[in-house]
Amino acid sequence: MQKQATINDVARIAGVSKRTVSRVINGSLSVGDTTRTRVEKVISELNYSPNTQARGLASSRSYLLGLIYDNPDALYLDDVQRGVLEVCSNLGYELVVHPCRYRSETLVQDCLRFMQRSKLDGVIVLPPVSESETLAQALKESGSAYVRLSSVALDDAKHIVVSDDRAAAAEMARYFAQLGHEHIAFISGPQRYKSSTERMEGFQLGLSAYGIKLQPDWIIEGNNTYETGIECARQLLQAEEKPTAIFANNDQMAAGVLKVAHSLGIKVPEQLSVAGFDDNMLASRVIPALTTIKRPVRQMALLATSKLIMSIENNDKAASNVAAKVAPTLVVRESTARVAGSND
Amino acid sequence: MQKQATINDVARIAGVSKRTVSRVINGSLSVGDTTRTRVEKVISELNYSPNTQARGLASSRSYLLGLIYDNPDALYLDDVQRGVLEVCSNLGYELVVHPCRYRSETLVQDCLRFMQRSKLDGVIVLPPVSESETLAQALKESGSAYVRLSSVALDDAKHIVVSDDRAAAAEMARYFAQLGHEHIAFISGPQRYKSSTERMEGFQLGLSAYGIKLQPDWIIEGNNTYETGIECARQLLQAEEKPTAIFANNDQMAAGVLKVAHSLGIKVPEQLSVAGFDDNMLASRVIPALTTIKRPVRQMALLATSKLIMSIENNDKAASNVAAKVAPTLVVRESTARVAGSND
DNA sequence: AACCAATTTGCCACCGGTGGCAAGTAAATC
DNA sequence: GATTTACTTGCCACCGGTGGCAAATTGGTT
Repeated sequence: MQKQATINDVARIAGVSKRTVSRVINGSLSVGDTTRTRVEKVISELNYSPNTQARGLASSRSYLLGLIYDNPDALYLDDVQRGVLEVCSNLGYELVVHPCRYRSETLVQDCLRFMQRSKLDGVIVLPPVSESETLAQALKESGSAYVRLSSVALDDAKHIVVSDDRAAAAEMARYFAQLGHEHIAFISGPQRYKSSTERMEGFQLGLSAYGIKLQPDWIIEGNNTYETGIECARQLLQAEEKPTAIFANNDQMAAGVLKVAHSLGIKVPEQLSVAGFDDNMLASRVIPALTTIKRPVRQMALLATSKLIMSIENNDKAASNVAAKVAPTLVVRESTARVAGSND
Repeated sequence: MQKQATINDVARIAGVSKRTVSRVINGSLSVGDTTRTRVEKVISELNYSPNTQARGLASSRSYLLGLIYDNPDALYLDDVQRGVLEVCSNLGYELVVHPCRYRSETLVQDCLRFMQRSKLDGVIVLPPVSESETLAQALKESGSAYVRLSSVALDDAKHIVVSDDRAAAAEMARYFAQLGHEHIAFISGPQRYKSSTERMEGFQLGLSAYGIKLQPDWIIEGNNTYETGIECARQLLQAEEKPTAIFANNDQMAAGVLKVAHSLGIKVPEQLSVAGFDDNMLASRVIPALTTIKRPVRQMALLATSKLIMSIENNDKAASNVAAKVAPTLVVRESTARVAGSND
């Protein structure tokens, strides 16, 4: 267990004061070239790395970012996390992951405590936690750096990255309509989430452009899990009159629809078109592969992390200038087809 | 941005020295009851929470654990992460996630640097990084607390949690044999991973008990991804002579087999039995649902984290006593059946 | 009342860096 | 050559806790 070199060791060996070593570490401009190279040489010889705790204590920086979320889909979380980590590792930050309960009364308190306990430099907040205005308010008041991921612009450009789910859902509507579908059902996510209402409204809007209206009893609310996808699909597909197309709020529920259709002997896409939202791994694995909306999750994560680090490093203007909006896109696979009997 | 209370504030208001406050925080025994309650009252009134950086600087503790892995399956990682976080949050630790490249020459250096930069109290290492003996050696030498997750006992009980993949694969072999299968293929994982060789050897051993031998050209190596599952399945299923059953090293590759079988018009399970390994989300979502081996990932994560924290808190004996071995179990679903034409 | 042991509390140095300011040094100006 | 200016470097206090040890308090004995 070899002892770790300290700034004092470096200073002594390089024959300078530790303040100068500190300057070299932090890339201060006012260090002479000869001094700088000498110090750098010693640093690399000793394989010295500054103690982040001491550094943090003295300068109120930890080089730690937090990721706050509540029980998201594993695939979504993984995508986000990879994106965030990519930027982090390039810029010398580490990531602390922190699940929490969105609907808990102590949400705000929990999150603030987490931030100050670990002295995080900033946090990235995922939906649905990102939709909490009280949390955003508290973060702002505490002076913390934060960026939210969402389906709607809840905040100023500096603090948010949004995906235009509404437009994407409208595009799916257009696609369905062009395939000749008129009897269309929608399995929504929980109505308390913005992403759910955005997608539903976008879909309805898109359909109405073709004169198609979503019947109220063909809008069923699930909770974004595979299991509720199955329940909702049963309701739709065991009824007397069946839809010819179902759009689910996410891929998990769409996979549930496929399962039910299969068990009822309904052929997809010949007798029923099914589409999801997300384009996560599941979408391409199931049979038939799902037509879906690709949400640029990774890109959102990259943007969010870049913004966050910019605002931490006191460059708020630059943070505001990073694009804050991304566009999900339609991905057509095998689970959708022209409606049977249609021939235009 | 209200200023955070410090130990000095607490001490002043409670009318004691900060050393005493420190004792209360750390649950030292030698504090009088009246003093203790007085201090505790002030602490909760001020909503005081100690600065972990200062604490860490003084006591070489950070209450930060690390999770080290290399590009694992999203679903596996998510399971592990949930398990680890559950224990962490109960015991007051936070988790820093750290992907790395297993095959990089600088792996050991990267990991050690990560640990000392963030002053982690300990790390949990996932396969395949966990199979690196040089890393384990380096961690041991640096005096770090660590626990490895693996398919084989690479280390002493204190530092490892293993799943008996070999026995589980043998059970799958038994199950296949009892269904009457004799023409059996195996899609292995990369042979440089212990988990791959363990599963393959276990499977072969299990089959040999029934006098069945895996033909060399029916052992194909994939790399545990869906895509290579597809490639391997093509080789097997487009050949003149086809197997009646395929066991894949994981669920992702088994899903690839299902896809190929479907596209070739081969009915599963009527004409071909398919099984995977892991029992992740995908296994139950695909059609037909996969027969597979359930790996108790979450349980392993819980055990590993408990062990790690025990060893950090200087209770090595207790850490050694926590069970270090878990048994994966067979889960029969819809993708396997008695071989066509068999009637025993 | 004096003494002793056990328990509780306080003082001060220190962990390893950074901030502010003063001092030192070299180049530029007159 | 003296003075000004700009640039480098060093000194010391401080961030907010903990460790070691000494001091103070408590209660029980003789």
